Amino acid sequence: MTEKSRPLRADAARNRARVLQVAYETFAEEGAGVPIDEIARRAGVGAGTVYRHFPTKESLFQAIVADRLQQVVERAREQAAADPGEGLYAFLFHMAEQGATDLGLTEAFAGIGFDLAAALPDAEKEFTGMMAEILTQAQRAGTVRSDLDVADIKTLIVGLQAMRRFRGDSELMHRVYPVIRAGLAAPDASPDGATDASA
Amino acid sequence: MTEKSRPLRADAARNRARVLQVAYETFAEEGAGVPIDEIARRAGVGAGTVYRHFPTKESLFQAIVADRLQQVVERAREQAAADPGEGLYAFLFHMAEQGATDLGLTEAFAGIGFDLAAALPDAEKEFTGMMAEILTQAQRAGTVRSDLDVADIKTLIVGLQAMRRFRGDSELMHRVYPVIRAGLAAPDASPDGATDASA
DNA sequence: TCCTAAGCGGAACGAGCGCCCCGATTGTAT
DNA sequence: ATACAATCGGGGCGCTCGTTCCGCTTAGGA
Repeated sequence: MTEKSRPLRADAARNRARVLQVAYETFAEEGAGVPIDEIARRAGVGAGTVYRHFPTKESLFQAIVADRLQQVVERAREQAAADPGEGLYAFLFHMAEQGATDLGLTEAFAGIGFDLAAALPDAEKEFTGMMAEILTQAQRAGTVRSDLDVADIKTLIVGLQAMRRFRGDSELMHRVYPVIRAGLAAPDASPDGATDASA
Repeated sequence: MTEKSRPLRADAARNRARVLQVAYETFAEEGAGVPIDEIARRAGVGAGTVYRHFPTKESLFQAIVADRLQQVVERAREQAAADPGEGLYAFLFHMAEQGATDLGLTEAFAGIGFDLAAALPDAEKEFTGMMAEILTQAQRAGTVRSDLDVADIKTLIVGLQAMRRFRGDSELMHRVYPVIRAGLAAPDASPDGATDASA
């Protein structure tokens, strides 16, 4: 984004990269609630150093979320290109697995203490756009029912991540994924009440 | 549980009931993170009064969760008795709707900062037992696929609550419920890979 | 090698919150 | 009505955490 007006001193650049890497790992493990002091300690720097490179804790978190979203978008586009019918499912279950390994991303995506669209509008738009593409492809291929839109898929991702986090053992999620998949592959709601949910 | 060795003074009993009621509403709105001072203010008492009736914030939260679980269990048993085939679905979507109105219960159930089985073992056992009953009934009635157990249903509830919380508008969840329902009603995994999820 | 400014670390500040303490208040038995 | 004990309220303690400050260190050009 912002081109550095002057190159960072070598040690400063090293520290910045180290903080970013450690912060990514720490946010993934502990979520956004982790203290800055903890990140500084793990990175072997003082808290002041973290704050010189990132003005607030929030901005550090944003930098990491933006990077992770970019990775996810690229991966999903590749997989959808290789197999349009399976692309959405691959993406969905990959996002679900993130629930186990990346709490920070999961929180950001679920909007827990973080407004993705407000904080990173560009990243959010690209993410949403990518989802629209692979959803359309899957629907065109006939592998996903056609009465769902991008917002529904986002909702399902939030749910899948919560489930995956709740179930520590990934083995056990293979009992739940087929249920979701069967639901998504089912034909659109028919006139009888069979697929209507009246609580 | 503990019989009062001596009856509470009239004003004390009134305050206790008031705190319990207000705490329930507040935990539902804001979750377990809400400060005790906030509950005390809303109840029109001092923080000291809250702590005389409940030794810790945690114990107050537990009392409320236990009560809510009891209500949910009763409701679910009634609905399952009225219609065994629909009982599980009614329960599932009712729990999902709790995601919108009762953040405290949702957090407790998802295990966010709260170990349900450790804190309220009896309530947890009765809850799990009830779920086993209505799941078995639904499977016997043929409305739910037979390759799922209670742990899978718990997982789905956590996911549904997260989805419902993510989607502020209940209207929109009626686009997602049918998907889950279709997945649960689907036949057991067949030999072909159609319902297998390979990420 | 020397000088200067960029960079560093960690003490310290202020705000938020769980929980405790104690003088003031008030219900209730007599 | 009186006295006593139960109860009340809210200020305060101790701790956590985000952020700032500033004296010390050191990279790197001359």
